[in-house]
Amino acid sequence: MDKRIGKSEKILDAALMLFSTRGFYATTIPDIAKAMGMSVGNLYNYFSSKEILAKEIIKYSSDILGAEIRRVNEEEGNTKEKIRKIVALYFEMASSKPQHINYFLRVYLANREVFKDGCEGMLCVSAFVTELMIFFEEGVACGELRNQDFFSAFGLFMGYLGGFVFLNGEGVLEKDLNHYVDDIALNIYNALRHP
Amino acid sequence: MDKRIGKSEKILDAALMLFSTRGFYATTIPDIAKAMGMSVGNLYNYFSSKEILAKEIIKYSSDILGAEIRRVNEEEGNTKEKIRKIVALYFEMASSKPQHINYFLRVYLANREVFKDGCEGMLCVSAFVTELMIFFEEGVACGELRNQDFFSAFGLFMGYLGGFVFLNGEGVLEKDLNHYVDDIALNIYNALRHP
Amino acid sequence: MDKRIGKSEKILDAALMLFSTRGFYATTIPDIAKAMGMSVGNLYNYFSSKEILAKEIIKYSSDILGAEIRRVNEEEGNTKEKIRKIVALYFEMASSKPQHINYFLRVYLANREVFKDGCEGMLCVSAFVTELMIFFEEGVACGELRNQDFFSAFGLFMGYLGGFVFLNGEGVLEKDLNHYVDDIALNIYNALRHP
Amino acid sequence: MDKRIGKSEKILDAALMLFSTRGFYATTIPDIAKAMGMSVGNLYNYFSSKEILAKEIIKYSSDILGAEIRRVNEEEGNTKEKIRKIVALYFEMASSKPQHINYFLRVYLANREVFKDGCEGMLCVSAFVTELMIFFEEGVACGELRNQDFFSAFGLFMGYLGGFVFLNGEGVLEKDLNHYVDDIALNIYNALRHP
DNA sequence: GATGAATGAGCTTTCATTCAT
DNA sequence: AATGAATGAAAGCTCATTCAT
Repeated sequence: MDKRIGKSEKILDAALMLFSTRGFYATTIPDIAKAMGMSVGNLYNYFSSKEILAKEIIKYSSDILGAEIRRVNEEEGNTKEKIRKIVALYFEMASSKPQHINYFLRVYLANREVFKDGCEGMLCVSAFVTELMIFFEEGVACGELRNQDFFSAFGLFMGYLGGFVFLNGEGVLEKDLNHYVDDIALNIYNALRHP
Repeated sequence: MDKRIGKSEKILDAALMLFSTRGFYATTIPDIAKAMGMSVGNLYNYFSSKEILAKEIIKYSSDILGAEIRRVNEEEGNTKEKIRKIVALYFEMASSKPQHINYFLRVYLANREVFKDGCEGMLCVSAFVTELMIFFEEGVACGELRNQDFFSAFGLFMGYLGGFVFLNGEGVLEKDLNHYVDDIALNIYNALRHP
Repeated sequence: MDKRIGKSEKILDAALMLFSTRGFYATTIPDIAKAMGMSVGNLYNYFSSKEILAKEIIKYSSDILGAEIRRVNEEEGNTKEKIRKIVALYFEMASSKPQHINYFLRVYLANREVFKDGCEGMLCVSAFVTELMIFFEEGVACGELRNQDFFSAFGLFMGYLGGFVFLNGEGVLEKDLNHYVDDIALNIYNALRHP
Repeated sequence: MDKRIGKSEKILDAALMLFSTRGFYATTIPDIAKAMGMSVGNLYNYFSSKEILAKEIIKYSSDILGAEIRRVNEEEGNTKEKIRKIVALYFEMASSKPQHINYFLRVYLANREVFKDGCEGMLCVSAFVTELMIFFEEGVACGELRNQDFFSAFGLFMGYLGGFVFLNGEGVLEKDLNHYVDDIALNIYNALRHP
């Protein structure tokens, strides 16, 4: 119905794709407009600056990743199995929709100056962080995970997975990402589990 | 005597400082020149392009970080203690000389297009990676660490620590970095140790 | 209606004027933009580099000069008269629209590095060369001109006329260019005619 | 004895070589200094600016070319033969020492702004022009050449030969320069001879 | 005379943003 | 809403020239 919503999302998708592959500064607004067959001027009717567009994208990707984690959270299963599912999910995303994770790594994590105003703390990625927090607290509640500072656990999860996707992108891994799921899930479980 | 050596290093330091705080694209060559009281033209006598400067910096920082790890490798002690030392060292660096680690996270990891030619694979950070490889292999050799793919372990180490320093930079951690050393070192040890 | 066509041509004219009087390297893009009341950035919307602009100009001037020669080719008259007409035409151009001939002499002929890619051989001046080739071959066909290598004749024609315009520009000629038309046309005719 | 003379000439030679192949603006002073193993600063002890160097070179080349023509002038023979010798000499120079003729065509003829002050008229090439003037006047005096304005004849000679060398450089000639000597000498003789 | 590090103005080119249509 | 020509500040980089040694 509301055409603006449809068009805004198309802009987010196109910009996400370009930012995540070329980087924030190497992508121009005309690039984005051309990639989706829209005029530069009209793009500015939807997002009033390149920075605002970048901030909307990180929320957009965070929502999508968060929704995926939520699906795991809502499934049955013990924490060990859920860790494996999250790792598998993350790597699956890195293969099938790499733009979201790459945006995280290459744009959000890297160009702090862009996100300085409006994305303080983890504000713009809260959808994603919240789901991992829920996962972690349930794991602690049911006694499977050691009770520790959430960010000690979150940093492990995200740093490990993000770092690994980076290594994969660098071409230093011998095998496909999926091959490492079990190893990594085990490492994470060992790190976080109740002794 | 040889002034060029001294000056090159001063440029590396000044550029490293600016790149690591403002990002690669938000730092201009005139910024760097001004920061060290040098003319733009003369800076180009030492580094013939901004990209080349960026590549030299990553080698420079990798060497410095690698040398620190080597000192731990050469000390006595079991692997569990060494993990703790490496984590402490990393966080100490993140506090006292954050430019090296931030450059890693914000410039090297993020702006892949800059390092595409000449830093393939882990070429420009090999000094650092090599030391961690030595650490890991010694841990495996003496039976303390599980024998697994090196990059599975490396990704854990570096992703975890890097991610944590990022979280710290975002101001989401309640306490000082040093406070988390034990937790994180334990998590890593649990993840990697021989069962 | 189509403003782009009009504007492109205006740029060609303005740049041609400046390049031909000041030379390629002594003319800057801001000079050209200012001369026509246009912004630097917008000029790049029409010609994506200074070199490309220079190459388009030589084609543009070659077309204009070629069209003039064609008019002579299409007129009635014997070859001797046509030679005189071409010399007169050339000198008239050198007086009324000197930019075309000066561009030829000062930019195209001189700055070979600029035209290296894309103007190999006589590619960018073919409109002009072709008309002279037609003139020459018709002269041979009707028995008035000696049958010799085309470029031996072309070099005479163009070198002579170009050199003479250069001398005129240097201020070493005592009289107006037009004064020399008969002498020069006769010299050329004598040089090329069938014995 | 006087070392300055020796060094000055070496600079002229090195600069001539570079200017004539790369053009005036594409050749830098450091290029010249490096080409002859001299320091930039010292080069400025001999020639106080790039423009002055360029002006000295055109005199230098003009002297050398003039001396060659003088040798022909001083030989025995009729004018027709001398024309042939001059053409042959010019093409021989274009093959064996192309720097002089190319400097003429690519630097002197092209970058008028450089020679504006100090080389007015044909001041800096007078050695060369003078010899051709002697040749021409002797040809007239002995009745072989038509008495016409000197520059009408000079323009023919120089424009023709220069234009032909240019065409040769462009690679549009099918055969070696020497192949065209007879044709061209005949053309010139026909153009200038007494009817 | 000889060196070459140092200067800084000025070049070409880019691109976020605006605005008349 | 939609267009894309237009703007102009600012970037990376060059190079003639100087000057302390």
